[in-house]
Amino acid sequence: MSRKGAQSREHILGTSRELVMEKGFAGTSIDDILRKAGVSKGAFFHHFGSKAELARELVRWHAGQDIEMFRTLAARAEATHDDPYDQLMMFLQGFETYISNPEQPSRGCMYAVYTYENAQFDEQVRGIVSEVLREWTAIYIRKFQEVLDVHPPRMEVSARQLAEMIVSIIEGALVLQRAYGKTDMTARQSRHFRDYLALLFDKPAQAAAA
Amino acid sequence: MSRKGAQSREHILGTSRELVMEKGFAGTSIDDILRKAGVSKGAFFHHFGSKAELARELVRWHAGQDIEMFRTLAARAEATHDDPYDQLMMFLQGFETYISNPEQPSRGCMYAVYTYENAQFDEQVRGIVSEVLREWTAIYIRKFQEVLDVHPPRMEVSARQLAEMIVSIIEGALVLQRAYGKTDMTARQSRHFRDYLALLFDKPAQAAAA
DNA sequence: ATGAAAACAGACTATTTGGTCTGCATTGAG
DNA sequence: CTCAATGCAGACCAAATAGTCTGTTTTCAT
Repeated sequence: MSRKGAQSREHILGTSRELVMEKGFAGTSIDDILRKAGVSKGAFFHHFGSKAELARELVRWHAGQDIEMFRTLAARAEATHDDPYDQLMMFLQGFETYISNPEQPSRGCMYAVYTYENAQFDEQVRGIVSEVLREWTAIYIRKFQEVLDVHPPRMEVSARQLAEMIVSIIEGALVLQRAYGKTDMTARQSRHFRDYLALLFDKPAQAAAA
Repeated sequence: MSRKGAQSREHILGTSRELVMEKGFAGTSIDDILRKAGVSKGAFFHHFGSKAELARELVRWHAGQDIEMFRTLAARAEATHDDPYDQLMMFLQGFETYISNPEQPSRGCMYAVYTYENAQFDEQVRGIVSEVLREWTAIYIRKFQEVLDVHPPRMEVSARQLAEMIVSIIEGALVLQRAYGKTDMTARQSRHFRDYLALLFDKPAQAAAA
């Protein structure tokens, strides 16, 4: 693939991303994409064999992005703190900063879009989506287990419960954020969850982060 | 409207409900509805002037259902207990029973579908959706305020924070429930939230409900 | 019973949709 | 520079889509 070819492909992919997040997958026609991206039908079908392939590439792109974000935040947290509780807290704070980026306020979660439109997609795409969500949960489970191994909680609770709760909260907050245009909903919910953790593990509330 | 007319209208509305929840609004064609409902195009457009009107009627139907559910559960809880904390707990338990109905496991929240597809809808429909979500939150805020007025929490927390948290959790859990086919995700998350409340308000954990 | 209004059936239409195909332009390795 | 591979433009197509219209059947108050 030539330099310009790759560039053009990225451009189409980026435009599609925005449109799909804005109008949903079924609600976004290929002509919509062509219009907004300013490219021809020939260009589109040169880079993507079909709309289904676009769906696959889109979800792969997001999966890649998110894994990278997770890894970066996790690495930073683990480099800064030894205690898994502190690591987790710092990780969540990092997420809050990331999701609150005022440059491009998040309009929702692409996996939620794909989940509610899953009838549109083939088994492969559905697999990637649930795989990513499972992976997120799994990462949290491991980390919470580390925390539980060191800090006795004030009530009986499993690592899985806590992991599924934070993932649910984030997903739900993104729905509400979009539903009534409150761009800080997700970060606020994450912060509240951290307060819950502080209470659960009997830690003093930390100074409020940025 | 004749008896059979109303009946037929309900039938179309019910079928549309299922299809939209299954495939999204943009992903559901009128022909899909006609096929599944076994009615003719003439019948459909006799009852609904357009697809947009169907969208309006659908969201109105859901709003009506949910308000009724909320009122019923709230009334029962308030009739059983005097303490707002106990009322809230019973309300949430009632919700868990409702959402866990094994007859028709919930495939998600229609408002989330509408939220992520909001570009498809007119201002009126978008208004109803955010109105319902706001109303839910408002009801919870009032109830949490009552609780906070009586029971001192173990950490500083506002009624709004708690209200938005439970709504987020439910919305998010419904996404996860659908994403990986775990039909009990929502009820479990609600239960975990109740445990959090028990910890927050320093109440003994109640015997696990059904 | 009857007649007008409501309920429906389904052919038809204009537009949009995802996708193909042919031919021209650009790129970059040799 | 050359030329084959890549990148791209846009006319074209068949199917699907939302919606219309005309005519027939059903309903129900009188």
